[in-house]
Amino acid sequence: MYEVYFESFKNRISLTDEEEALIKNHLSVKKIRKRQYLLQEEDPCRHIAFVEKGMLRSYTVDKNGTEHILQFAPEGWFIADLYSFLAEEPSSYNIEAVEDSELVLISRPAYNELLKTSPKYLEFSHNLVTNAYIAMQRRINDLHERSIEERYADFISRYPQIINRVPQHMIASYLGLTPETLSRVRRRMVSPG
Amino acid sequence: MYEVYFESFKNRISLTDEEEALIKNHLSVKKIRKRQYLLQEEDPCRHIAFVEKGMLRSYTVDKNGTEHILQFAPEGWFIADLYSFLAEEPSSYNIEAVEDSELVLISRPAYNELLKTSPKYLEFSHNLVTNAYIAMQRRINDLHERSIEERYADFISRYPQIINRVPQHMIASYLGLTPETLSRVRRRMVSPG
DNA sequence: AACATCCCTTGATTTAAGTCAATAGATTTT
DNA sequence: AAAATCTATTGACTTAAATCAAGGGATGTT
Repeated sequence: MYEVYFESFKNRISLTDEEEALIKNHLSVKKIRKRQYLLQEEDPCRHIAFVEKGMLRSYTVDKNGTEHILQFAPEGWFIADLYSFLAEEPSSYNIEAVEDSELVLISRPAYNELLKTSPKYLEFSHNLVTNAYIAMQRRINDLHERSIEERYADFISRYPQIINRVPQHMIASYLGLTPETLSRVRRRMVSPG
Repeated sequence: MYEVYFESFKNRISLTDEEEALIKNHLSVKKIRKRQYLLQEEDPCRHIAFVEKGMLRSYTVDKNGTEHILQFAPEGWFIADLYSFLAEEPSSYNIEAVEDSELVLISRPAYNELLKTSPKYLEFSHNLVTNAYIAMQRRINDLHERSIEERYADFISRYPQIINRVPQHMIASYLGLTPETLSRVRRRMVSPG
């Protein structure tokens, strides 16, 4: 427990043992089974989750009942509805385990306290969210200007650790396609012509 | 100069006069004419710009020569290619003034120094980028699950200060549509039937 | 004032992706 | 082992948006 979390932390920001102990005091641990919810739409998001092991996904369900996946979070990634977490509003999406998973959680009170008391944690959080912002912006640009072939090829090369662990229709949903369309795109790609 | 910047700052984080003076020392000011570039693709992004007055936009140009607008930044907003700024890599998009504008700039050395020396600035930056991240995530979800009518209606209600200041084809580009399609969507919306 | 450029709209047509439906292979559950 | 559910593929068809093309109104420039 906490191994992956602090490895990821120290890769960005150095930590003394005291600092690490302080931070660890504000965290907790949770195991979660495949298909189990960490967060359901309309519930307030009470934790930011870091994935030590396994994989989670966040998604919305539109009025037709179709799911739209916002994010996959494999080992070493964070996942939460940050808006709900910070504003204490009902969440607008669901977070669910795609595999049996082990999580490191931080609650909002612990988060706020750490931001105040631990400059290193503030730095770490700043670093994380900046990277997440950059990734999101790139994704919007991809949605705007790249063909679905390109987007799928990119996904494969960027996230090889995800592609073989989730069903294909979830990749389609992440990319904003129907499963049928992704299936046809794949056929077009293997036998070009 | 700096009025809008520090108003925005103090709305989030309190500042003593000394803290404000320290931060101001790390900033500079720039005026820029309509259609002038602040940043061109392939150049490294050397500043984060805060818009005091006027409006900027960031966009990419695809292989067909079509522009795709990533962001509008009217008064009170920030704009930069953060990836390029932080990684010192060539920028992958352009930033240009949509109107004559006044900017407050921070360079990367000044930014890094302020993050180290001014806890308030780190807090401010953390706050800003967190909000920007939340907004980006919402936008991806909109691209996935909402119709173009809804997206356009949303844009109007969310950004009334932008809608009447930029040509319609730029709104189309921001929303990921052709100008023709947006024109037809508008017609459908005014006379429903 | 004349010219050029930019901007928006509209029509006709093409194209890409979605929808609906069926099937078959995997995997999970009982 | 059988039943049920989930998953991926494929075909036929529909639909929504892009593309191509033209025209007219604004706006800006010399």
